[in-house]
Amino acid sequence: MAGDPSRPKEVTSRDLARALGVSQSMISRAFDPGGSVARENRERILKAADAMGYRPNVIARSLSTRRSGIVAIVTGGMDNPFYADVLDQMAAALDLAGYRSLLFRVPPGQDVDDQLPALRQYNVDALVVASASISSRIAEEWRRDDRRVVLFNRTVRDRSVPSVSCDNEGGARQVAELLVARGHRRLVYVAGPQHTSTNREREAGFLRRLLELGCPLAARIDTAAYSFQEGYRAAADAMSVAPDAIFFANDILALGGVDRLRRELGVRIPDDVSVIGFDDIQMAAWPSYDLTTVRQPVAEMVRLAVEAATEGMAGEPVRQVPGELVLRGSVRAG
Amino acid sequence: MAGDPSRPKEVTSRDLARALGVSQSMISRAFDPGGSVARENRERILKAADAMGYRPNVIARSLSTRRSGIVAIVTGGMDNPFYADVLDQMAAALDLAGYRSLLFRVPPGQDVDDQLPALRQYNVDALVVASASISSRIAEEWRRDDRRVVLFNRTVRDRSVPSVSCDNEGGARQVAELLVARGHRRLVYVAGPQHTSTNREREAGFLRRLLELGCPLAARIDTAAYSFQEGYRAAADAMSVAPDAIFFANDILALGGVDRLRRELGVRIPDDVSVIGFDDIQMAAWPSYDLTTVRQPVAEMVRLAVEAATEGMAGEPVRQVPGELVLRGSVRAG
DNA sequence: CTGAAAGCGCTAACAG
DNA sequence: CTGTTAGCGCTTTCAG
Repeated sequence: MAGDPSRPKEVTSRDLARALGVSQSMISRAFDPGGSVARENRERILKAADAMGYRPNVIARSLSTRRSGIVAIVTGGMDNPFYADVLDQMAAALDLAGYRSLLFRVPPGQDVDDQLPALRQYNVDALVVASASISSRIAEEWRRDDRRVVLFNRTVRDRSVPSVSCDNEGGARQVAELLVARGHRRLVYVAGPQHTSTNREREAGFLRRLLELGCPLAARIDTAAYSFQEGYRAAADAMSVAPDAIFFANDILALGGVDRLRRELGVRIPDDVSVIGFDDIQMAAWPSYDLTTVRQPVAEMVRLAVEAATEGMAGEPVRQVPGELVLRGSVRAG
Repeated sequence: MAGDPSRPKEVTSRDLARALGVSQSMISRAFDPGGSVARENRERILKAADAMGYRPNVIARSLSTRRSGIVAIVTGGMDNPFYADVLDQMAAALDLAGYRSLLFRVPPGQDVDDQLPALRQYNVDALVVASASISSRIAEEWRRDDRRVVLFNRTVRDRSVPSVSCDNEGGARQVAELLVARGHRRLVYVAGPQHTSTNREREAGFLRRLLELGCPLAARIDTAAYSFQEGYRAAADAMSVAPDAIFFANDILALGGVDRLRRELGVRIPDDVSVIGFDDIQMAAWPSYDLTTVRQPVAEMVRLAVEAATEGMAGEPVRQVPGELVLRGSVRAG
């Protein structure tokens, strides 16, 4: 025998059926929006359910339907405030769509693939991969099993894997234009980690547009992570080529850079050097930084991702939304 | 008939049993650490399971055991970076303990109580309530159902509800001592929202110690939320009494305050006014702020909370860990 | 539109 | 230690 009889008994569909003198399957159908049940019977059932405190047991349902109403959000950690914000909004949006969010945290550097089978067991309906990598083989496997997979803010070569991200390349091009228009000529790019698609795209956009404008890059600095510390570290290297502007691959790098420049290197921003970031996290707007940046329209991106995760995506699976240049005080007037 | 035959069939315990010529229940027992199965049989089963790709189905297990291996983390949103950090560490710790984390986000201001029944359905094993309020009635109900409930960083009058938090009162007392020792005499307290236990405790500790030291508070400013904006707003009010030190109820308030003081009010920190916060979030250490604060030992707190959520808490259910004063540049040398 | 019946995959008495 | 036998609570054919 299963279950623990000492625990308070929940009302089951069978109890309800008995109380109403109908079959148990009718109860089930009454809770299925498309189930064929006489209108009056459905009403009677729903009313009685409410009165008796009956709620369909999602676990039992999940066992037979192989769905769970749960979406797993796969993330690599919340060190970057951008992802805290994304997670927050994503959870809210999923909740609104009637889904629960399972947080699946992948230790930095580790691959998701090995751990995904563990999730399969939970009959998770969809996967939103927000800050980690997943092979298109695994993605395909999930989709064959009729479970949606959406990449958030990252893309993969295989364009059949649905993804929603910001137009990183376009955003970076705008940065190049702004800096050149404001008269900067010695530009430095502080890159994010090489293996991230965000960095690849931002770097490509920035460099290409710069080339088109006939203004070659003065230097390119590498970093090992999107972090304040790495930005702080990179800033000193960046200064070695006497730049008049630095574009950091994202905001958290830029903030670290700004602090190093101002506090330690005696550089005035924007008088000596202009600085630009990418993301528009909360802190970029803080008066101490007042950072010019490219805003990722998180709300819109989350909306699209949730839609793709819960209803499937119509049309082109690879979705990009434009970023918006936010002008603040860290770039000189020109 | 249930299930969708078009989907790839998973290997079940029955398949495995048949393949091995043993009973299905033996398979089940083989996966139960305490199940009585001959050593050699267990080995044979585990090996075959591995080979055939069998994994016990957690949903089916959950249906009969009424447990799920899932812990729900209830939070009110990630606006305060402190909670992003907590969430991150909590998810990591739960993962290590073999649990999954369900993120349950309660819209600010809303009560958890009404939405909790929805969670019951998922056979969630425990609740960690991190930034929201829960009535002790509901908490008691869950515990009667043998599901653990832990309050994180908040306490409730009823001391039977397990909680782990920082010694807010003690931390605030240290702040009072430091400020007075460094010669400050016109002190202002910028309070957090009245309804939070963190504010109540920090305020009480600060005020009491100040009284003991014979240095009354010059003013107390109210805020509506633990946010940068509210700190920014409150800073101006605080200055109206010409203070020589301001203690903000937490870091994010303090950071907002610092920016207002410096950028708009022309106040030099710490020359004109000393500033102290509470939490020690990442940003407090950023050179632009260099904020003196009381560090909450998040890792330790998370460890205790996870322990309480997964194994139950031994001894006193209300647990407090001491905070550590972190001296930085925002307080004058004395 | 309705009811009967057969599962979904696993756990847990119970007897041997 | 092992197999048999009931469930856990719901969904879904299939007849009527």
